[in-house]
Amino acid sequence: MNTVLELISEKLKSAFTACGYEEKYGTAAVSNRPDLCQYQCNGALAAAKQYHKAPIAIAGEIAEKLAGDGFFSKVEAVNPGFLNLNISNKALAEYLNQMAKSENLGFEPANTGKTAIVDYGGANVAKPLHVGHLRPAIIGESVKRLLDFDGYKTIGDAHLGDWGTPIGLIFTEMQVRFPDLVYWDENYTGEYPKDCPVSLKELEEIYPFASAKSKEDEEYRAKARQAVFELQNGRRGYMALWKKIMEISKADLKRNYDNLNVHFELWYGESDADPYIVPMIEDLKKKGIAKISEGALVVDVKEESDNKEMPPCMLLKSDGAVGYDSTDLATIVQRQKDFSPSKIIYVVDKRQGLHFEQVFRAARKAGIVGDDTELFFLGNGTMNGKDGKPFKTRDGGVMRLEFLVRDISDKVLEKMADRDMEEEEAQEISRMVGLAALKYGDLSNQATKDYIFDIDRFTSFEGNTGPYILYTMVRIKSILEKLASAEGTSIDKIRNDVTFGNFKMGRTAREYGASEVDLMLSLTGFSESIHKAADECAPHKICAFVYDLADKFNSFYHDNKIVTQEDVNVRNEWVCLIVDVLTALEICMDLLAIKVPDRM
RNA sequence: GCAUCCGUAGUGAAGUGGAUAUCACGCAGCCCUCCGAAGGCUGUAACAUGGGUUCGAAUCCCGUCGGAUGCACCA
Repeated sequence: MNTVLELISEKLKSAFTACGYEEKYGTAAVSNRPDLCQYQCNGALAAAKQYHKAPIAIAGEIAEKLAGDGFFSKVEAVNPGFLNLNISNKALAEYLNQMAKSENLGFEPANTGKTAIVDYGGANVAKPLHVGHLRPAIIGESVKRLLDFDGYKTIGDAHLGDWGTPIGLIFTEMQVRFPDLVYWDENYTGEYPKDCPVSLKELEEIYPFASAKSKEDEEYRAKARQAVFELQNGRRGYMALWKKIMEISKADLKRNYDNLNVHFELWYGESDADPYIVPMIEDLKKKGIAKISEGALVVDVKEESDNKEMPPCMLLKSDGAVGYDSTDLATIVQRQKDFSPSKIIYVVDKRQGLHFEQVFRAARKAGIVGDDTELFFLGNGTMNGKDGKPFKTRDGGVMRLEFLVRDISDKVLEKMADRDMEEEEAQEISRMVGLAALKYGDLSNQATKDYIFDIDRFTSFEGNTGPYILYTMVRIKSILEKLASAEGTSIDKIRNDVTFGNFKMGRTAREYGASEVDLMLSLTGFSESIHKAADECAPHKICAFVYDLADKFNSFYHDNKIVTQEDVNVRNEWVCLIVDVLTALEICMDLLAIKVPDRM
């Protein structure tokens, strides 16, 4: 189903063509002066130069051409050459009726048949999720859902950090603390124990301890490097222990991501790319792309046009070990082989921008990806505290993600104290609302920008926040519930009546109120907003749409008494409208991976 | 030192060449005998700075001043 803008643009294009101008000037946009008109076209301004005519003269011709079209209720040429357009209530109502009976309110996926991989985990084994993982997780999940909705076959990959130095550090420290474990014995050939020798809790203490120690102890650091080297070369005991640690870590990470409503199709890690590294390096050597520099094997990725320094992409470090350049490169090899995606999106901290640019360039240079695969780095900014610096706990440590979620849920629960609700239900709802506050607060900012996390503002429930959106939705449900019980029917039945056209808009001849028209117009922007957000991987555009729609609904709600409206035809028109508003909000909140309660 | 990104009301954010720069918080007020006041309405205040390109610049280019980040063997 065409969007309203497309419909208007079509009409404009044929008008421009009919008047002897290029059709490219006939593009409609939502008005940025809602007090003057609903839609506008600035094509006459742009065309003026080419045709040596005053813009207002061109706009006048177009306006005259469109004047008889019943689709519009107003067509005006305004100085210096704007075309101001309003669409008629009839056309608007018809359009909304079309939306109501179409699947997904008439949204048409634009990318069916293509595959996209979204890499947005990046959590490390043996380390709990912390606030730094929040943004990639929720932005990535939303981007994935957006692309999926827009037709892509999508694959989310957790891409765990399971293969590098941290593991070496953990092994080294474990060797100090538990020297008797069979895993260290190179001569051991028997079965290894079923259970992991350390608990997750211990691991979470061991890693930071070892990491700190390695920074001042050269010998310790060397030991860790050696351990990584041996693990990567398949030392039996190390492999067995590594697997055990992986198991308990993954289970914990999965639980944490599940709690955030973030789900991955693949739980691959850096280790899964390992088998591809050696053949890849051989291939690059053969092609003459890899060369030795300062003892390391690298791919030079400088380009003529660079005016910045561009360090080479490092395949092998000078000690022969594999670094994360080659891991990420080999991961691309693997993904090409398994999925041949048309798009790979990396939702990773923006500070890794240079690294990924190196990897992308190397991948292109080596022919690992062709022109039909887009590599896209969606670098996310950091979540900062009120001081503008990366968010910390009160004592300056890194805050665990589950504690952050707990804090925000508790805050919500406090505010729900005056709600008449069972304790258990209140708990559950406060969690949903808290998560919505957190996610919406994050997603409503541009992904690439840093933002300030302010728990009081996010949970304030006023203005452009997650809870405000949820509140609006709950309100609509509540109205539908009232209507349903008054007529002895159910919400589902009412929604079906709308979908199957038993209720329709535009049946009554009446003047629509201003807030009603505003709400209708806002709703027509549904498909447009989602396409834009998907194309640009920009969930904040969904938030902007959702807020606008919720805001318009609340104004409409304030002006009109729906339940007590006596004219049944008018009431049914309104029911149509709010059912579709609810549907649009539900779809959008799902695209943001935010769950919505039935009441709050 | 070099490079990249960023600078919009007191605060936090939209706005990638078009009209009077949008929204939220805050602040000052107003609106519940009426479908959920976690709501609605009114007011307040901003494009860092200096040039340039353009009929037209918050937006594109250059300089200056601020801020964040990154500059091969940790990922």
